[in-house]
Amino acid sequence: MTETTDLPSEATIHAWARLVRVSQDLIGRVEADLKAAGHPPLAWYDVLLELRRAEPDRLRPYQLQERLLLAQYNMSRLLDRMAKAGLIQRVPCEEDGRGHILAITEEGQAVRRAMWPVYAHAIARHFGDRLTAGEAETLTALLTKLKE
Amino acid sequence: MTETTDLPSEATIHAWARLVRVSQDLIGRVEADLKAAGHPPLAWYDVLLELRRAEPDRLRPYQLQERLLLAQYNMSRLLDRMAKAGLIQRVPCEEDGRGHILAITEEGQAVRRAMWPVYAHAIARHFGDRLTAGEAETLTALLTKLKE
DNA sequence: CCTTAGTAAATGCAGCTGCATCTATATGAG
DNA sequence: CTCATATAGATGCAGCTGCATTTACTAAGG
Repeated sequence: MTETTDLPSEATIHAWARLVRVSQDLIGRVEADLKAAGHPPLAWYDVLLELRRAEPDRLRPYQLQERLLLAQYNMSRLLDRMAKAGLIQRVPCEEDGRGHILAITEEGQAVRRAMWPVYAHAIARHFGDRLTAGEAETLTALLTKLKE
Repeated sequence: MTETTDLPSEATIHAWARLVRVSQDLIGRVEADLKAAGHPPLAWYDVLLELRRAEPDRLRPYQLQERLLLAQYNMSRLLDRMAKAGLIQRVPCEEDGRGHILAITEEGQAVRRAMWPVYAHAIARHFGDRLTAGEAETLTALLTKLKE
């Protein structure tokens, strides 16, 4: 029986360690900027944006899960909170009695629009301003390779 | 009054979105591999490794916080759990009556050694195998620029 | 000394996440 | 039609995280 535990190279280990630390640090900084401006967390923005992008079609919770890579129970509760906050609505689904269709409310639209300038500025400040345009593209390409 | 809300470019926004999604996805996969092998979470490994690296010197909780970018209360509780599991010990600090010095136990060493092959293989499988050596270095360089 | 300010670490509480399970509906085989 | 299986989504419970505050000690100025 052959051991196929291909261990990672030093270069790989360094890259991995950097990826973990830097991405968590940057996400934390951006989240902090949103919070400091009185806005909800990033995940809420992601939901609002996906729902907006899907228009005029509407999404169901499981579609949102797939797109945002969130666990089912996690999405269920996130939608609970957003519904309680009045940003979305769950409408019973005609074709499938088990499910719902998600709709952004006017207030949800307003929150999304209000969040974007803060989010955009945070992305620029903590991330974009530290890379040239070419570097950003290189990074995107590398991360895309990692996406499988 | 001049608006200086330098908005991020399209390339920057794409890179940011990829970074957030891909890093969270990869970390999740690696964590899942550790858990599937019956090991503790990544953060535990980070602590054990930092303590090991510091030898023969020993670290105090606040030094670990700085190195691992964890919040103070978060570190305090992580150390609680690890102490309860018998992997580390908190020894009262001679020079500073407020603090403690952290020591890995034999079992902590054993756990760290047992975790590494699983962790290494997960890094290779989900991350390293998808990049050439040159790409890993390029990625490290880009992430280093983001580190400020 | 004593007082004041600062730092190391712990903790109560509320909200979030993971896991397992549960409910309700859909779908497909016989 | 009926039963088995699969899928959409919710939920109880335990553990983790964030926030604010507390406890214990150090340090520095009068």
